[in-house]
Parts: sequence; structure tokens; C-alpha cells
Amino acid sequence: MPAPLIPKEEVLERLTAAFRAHGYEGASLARLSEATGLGRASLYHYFPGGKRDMAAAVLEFVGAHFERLVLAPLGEDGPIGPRLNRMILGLDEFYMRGEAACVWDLFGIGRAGEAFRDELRQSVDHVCAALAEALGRAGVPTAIAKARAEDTVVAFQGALVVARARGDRSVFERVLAELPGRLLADMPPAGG
Amino acid sequence: MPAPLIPKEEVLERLTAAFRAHGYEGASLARLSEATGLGRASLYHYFPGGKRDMAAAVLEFVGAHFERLVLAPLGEDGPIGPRLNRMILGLDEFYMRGEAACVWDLFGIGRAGEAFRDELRQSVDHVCAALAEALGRAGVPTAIAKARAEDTVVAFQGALVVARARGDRSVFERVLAELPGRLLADMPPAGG
DNA sequence: GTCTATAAGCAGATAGAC
DNA sequence: GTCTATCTGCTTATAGAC
Repeated sequence: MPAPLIPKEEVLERLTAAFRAHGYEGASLARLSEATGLGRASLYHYFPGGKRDMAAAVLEFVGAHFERLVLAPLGEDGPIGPRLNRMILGLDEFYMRGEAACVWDLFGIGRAGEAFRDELRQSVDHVCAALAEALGRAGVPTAIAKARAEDTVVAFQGALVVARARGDRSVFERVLAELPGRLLADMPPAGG
Repeated sequence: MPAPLIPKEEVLERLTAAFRAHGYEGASLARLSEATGLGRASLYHYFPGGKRDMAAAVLEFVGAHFERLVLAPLGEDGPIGPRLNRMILGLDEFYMRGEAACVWDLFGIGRAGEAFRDELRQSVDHVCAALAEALGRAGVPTAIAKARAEDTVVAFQGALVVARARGDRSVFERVLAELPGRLLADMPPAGG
């Protein structure tokens, strides 16, 4: 019973990269096989449901990754300013400085969009809620916090699309840099 | 020599709808054929280069459509406020109140992203420049106008992604409604 | 857990009749 | 300008040996 050639976490990392590069429809089993170094049959051993299974696993994987890199720093103790800065560093790393597409975007298109409708909605809502909660704790009124949380997600998603269409990541970095000012507008500098 | 069953403009409209619904990879010839009501061979008669040709035509078609609905009202004479409002009405119509995906997003992914790299970059740059020019004419300093123009595109692109992932267009409408305030921040109400 | 082989179907694209 | 028929290659998925 030979051990796996690479740990399952690395398989998921490589599947994620392949889906991000080609989209759901464009990520053929041939490409997924090449990206992971596993034969088709091995992929079906890990993911009996085939490509759909792989995409679902990727969705869960990037969700956990996002939680660790972006939401966890935001939820720690201490003043809101440094926590936002750590969140932004996390976003920058998660999206590879603007080069990586977001699976919310990729998996929202076509066949995948129907298959993962519920997962996508829950995921976006969860992130918006976590952001709004952090802003609320920092003293931003609830309704405003909710809108600003949503605006934050809108901003980095839009920046990713524009960066990709332009072939220039600079807009992503600029949008991230301007997030704290927008999120904490009209707040005292030490607020939270 | 029988006349075409439907005018070419309608063919392009239906192709656009199909690409928007399924993405580039997901829009198979079978689907494009079904969407237009034309057989495969007829599609190849209109677009000898096949699917790539159809996508290029769609890109040009939506570009002209965007020009007419969004940029033209912005470039008219008169105060900036009403012109921005007409632009927003145009955006709302162009993106079907937030339901339609943007081809900048769809065609930026995978194989299409490589094929249409230059067209996408030019298209985004053109729209950003037109927006920046309008803001500049209204008295917004050039550097700020450029950033705000880019932010506008980022905002509605991000709103489209979030709206689709959430299955709820309301964020798109909210983002559009807030555009004038963001674009004309720190400007006298009659500016322009 | 990986491999080779293969099935069954769909992809994009073309030929030639009408 | 549309049609039917067809081609080649790639798609997802499975079977069974090791």
C-alpha cells in the first residue's frame, strides 16, 4: 500500500491553482492531472465525484485559507488599525498580490454557478458578517458597518477583475492600501 | 439566396447572452447554435474563425453598446450631476440591473484571457480615460480624477461579482446609487 | 494508491449538397 | 445562407491489473 506521492493538502493547493488559472470549465481533467502530477484514476480515488468533487474541495480549502489569513487577524484583540493592516496583508497574500482570481468569481459562472450557488452565497455572507462585526466592535454604527463590509468585498473583487483585464496588478495594491481610510472614515484615530 | 432568418445584430445579442450565461469555455457551439437558432454551419458562415471569432465580435458589440449607453451620456454638455445620473442609468441597463456578467470578467479567464489580452486592456483603459476626462472637466484634479475613474470601474465590476455570488442584485443597485457622491466628493454641488 | 486501457460522448471545425 | 453528415481530438468517467 504505497504512500501518496504528495500530501492531500498539496493536491488541493495545486488543484486550486489550476482552477484559478483556467476557470471551472477550462480546468479539464487533463490539466488537473498535470497540475497535481496524479493520474486520472488517482484523482478519482481522492475525489470519487470527479471534477465537481474537486471543485467543492477547493472551495472548502480556500475558505479555510481565507479564514486563517484574513479573518483570523481581524478577529484578534487590540486596536482596529493594526488588525485591519494585518487583514490587508492577508488579502494581499491570499490573492497573490492581485494575480490570483477569486473562486467566488470563477465558480459563479455557468454550470459551476448553479452547482455551488448555496456555498457561494454562504461564503460571501460569512465574510461580510465577519467584517461588519469587526467594524461594529470598533464603534462603527451597525448599518454603516454592514455597508462598508460589503463595499470592502466589492472593492477587492472588482480590483481583481480590473487587474486581470488590464494585466496590471497595481490597482489591486492601491485598493487594498485605501481600505483602512474608507472603513474607518469619520472615526477617531484610536477608535476601537 | 435566402435572407438571413434574423439580422446580424440580433445574432450578436443572442451570442452575447450565451457567453454571459456560460462564460467563454462553457459556451459550446451547441449552446451558441441553440441560442441563435442557427446551425453550426451557419455560425461558421457568419464567423469563419469559429468560436474565437464570435467572442471577438461580441467584445466589439458590447463595446459599442457600452459607448452608447454609458459613455455618450457622460460626454454630453451640461452640469456633471445629471450626466453622472444618466451614466448610472446606462450602467444599470447595460448590466441588466446587475444580472448580466461583464465580458471583461468572463473573457479574462483562461484561454480567452490569453486570446483577448490586448482588447481587454484597451477596453478598460478607454473607459477609465473617458471617466477621468469627464471628472477632470468637472474640476476634479487630474490625479484624483484618474483614481476615482478606476475606482468606479472597480466598484461596478466588484458589485457584479458579489451580486452573482450572492444571487442578490441589491448590492449592484446600492453601489451605483453611491457613485455620484464618491466621484464628486469635496466638490461644490454645482461644480461642472 | 497508482497504473494502463478504454468506453461513450461532446468539443470545435469542415465538406459539399441544396 | 442553411442543411446533413462527418472528422479528429479531447472530454469525463470507469474497469481492472499491480
